Amino acid sequence: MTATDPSPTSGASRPSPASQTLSRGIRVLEILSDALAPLTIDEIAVRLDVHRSVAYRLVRTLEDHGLVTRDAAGRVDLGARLAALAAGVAHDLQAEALPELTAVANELGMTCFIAVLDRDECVTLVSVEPRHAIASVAQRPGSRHPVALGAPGRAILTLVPPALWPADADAVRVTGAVARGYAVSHDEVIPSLRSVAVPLALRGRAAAAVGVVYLQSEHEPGVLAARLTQAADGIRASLGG
Amino acid sequence: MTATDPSPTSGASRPSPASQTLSRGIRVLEILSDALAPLTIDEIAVRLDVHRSVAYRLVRTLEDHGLVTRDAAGRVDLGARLAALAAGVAHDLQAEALPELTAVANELGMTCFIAVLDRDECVTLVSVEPRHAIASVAQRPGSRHPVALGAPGRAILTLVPPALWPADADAVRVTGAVARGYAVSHDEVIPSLRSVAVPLALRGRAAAAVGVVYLQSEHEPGVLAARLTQAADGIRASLGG
DNA sequence: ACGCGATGCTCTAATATTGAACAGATCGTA
DNA sequence: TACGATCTGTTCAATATTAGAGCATCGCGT
Repeated sequence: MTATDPSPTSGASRPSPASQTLSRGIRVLEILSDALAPLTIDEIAVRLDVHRSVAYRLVRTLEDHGLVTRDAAGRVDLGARLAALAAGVAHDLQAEALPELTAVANELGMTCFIAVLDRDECVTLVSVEPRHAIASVAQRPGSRHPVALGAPGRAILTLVPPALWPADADAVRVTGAVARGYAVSHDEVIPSLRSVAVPLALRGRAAAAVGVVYLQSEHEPGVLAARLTQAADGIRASLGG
Repeated sequence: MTATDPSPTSGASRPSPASQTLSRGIRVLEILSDALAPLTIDEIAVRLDVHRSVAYRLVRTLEDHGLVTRDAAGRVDLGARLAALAAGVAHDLQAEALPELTAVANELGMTCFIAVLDRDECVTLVSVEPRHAIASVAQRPGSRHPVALGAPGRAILTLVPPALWPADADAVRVTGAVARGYAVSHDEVIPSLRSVAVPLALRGRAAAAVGVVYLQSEHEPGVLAARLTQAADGIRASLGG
């Protein structure tokens, strides 16, 4: 082997009995997700820094499970079953939250969503868009950005001990969000977009937040936050958390 | 090893140089997706029919990549990053289709979605719900069912050579859909729900369909199909496929 | 208190994986 | 047309990786 794989993601140095083959297979998925276009096996092998036959076997295995597909030219792309797998992520939360999110989205005319903490990132899990969605492309399920940025990120951080806040977090603003019970943002993650979010703490689950994004509104942020808190309470009640 | 892993999914017997470790790791994800609640490592080991220490290492590796998370009690569940990975599935198709789907959903007041062929299943990739969504829970992204069932499934099959149709496909109805250019269903996948779908053929990509689901409508199916065809044409034009 | 069941980790034998080399297929160009 | 370049897909021996047993530890309920 040319070089042993470093800690896959960027993590600390744990005693980590990690499986090399599995790790490489997952990295294939990550590479494909980052790439805009389908990749050839050779390209995958290069980016993975492994021999082609290794990449070939990994791809074949992923294909067997439907996680990647291959077009007529042999190019590799992510498969639809990956989306099916992802539907199982916190699917009780998704199921219980959906009606609440829909209600908020329709009442306020804004995109309403749930984001959860994933290491140092904030990833959108479910989102519901209202009728006249302008910023449709934003806040789609699966989108992620550093948790230090934006209202939902700071709302999530209010659930995390300050000692664990990332270095680039604005401690003053997060502290303010803790006091107020909600967080606001403007022009942070997405240009000229505003957002309001409240924390959503669920028992035995990663820190989460429910929020809305909008261009402008006749409502004060506090009013939006009150509605969101109500939705969060409803979700929490449904899950008994 | 007690027994060599059989063909992972159920596939034909290919020369299959498959990676055992990667296959098992993926099966962990599948098991977690099927399970409603978080699982302990022991439970995973049993369902996987491997030694505990194997499951342990697999889980540890998946955790390193953020694909699974562990709560305080050590229970394993799917991680949010899986949702982020899935966002990359056909994400150019998702991006281009979203405005079209939104337009149709709002015009017709129905849930509008795109489904793609995945082996013998039909999986929903993106869906947009209208304002007064009643059957919100249905047709969420990631949901799947046999391709032989329902309007979107038959619409997809019109793009597939008859020789490849699954045994349980209703050849007469699919043939009818080919002639008409769209497929309809009622009470098939979801009780008392109707659906209309048209095929969406994209160059070098899996067969797909764009459709709507509804309880009842003042429009004839043909009218709905015409609107869907227009949307499909728009999507096809955007992707140059 | 005690046992039960879970996690976390170490160790060696066994084996699954690695990587090179080869055979075909396909495409574009001289 | 023939050539070269670039892929895919397969085989095989050497070895790095993994499999599985065993043990220490922690938390919890009877």
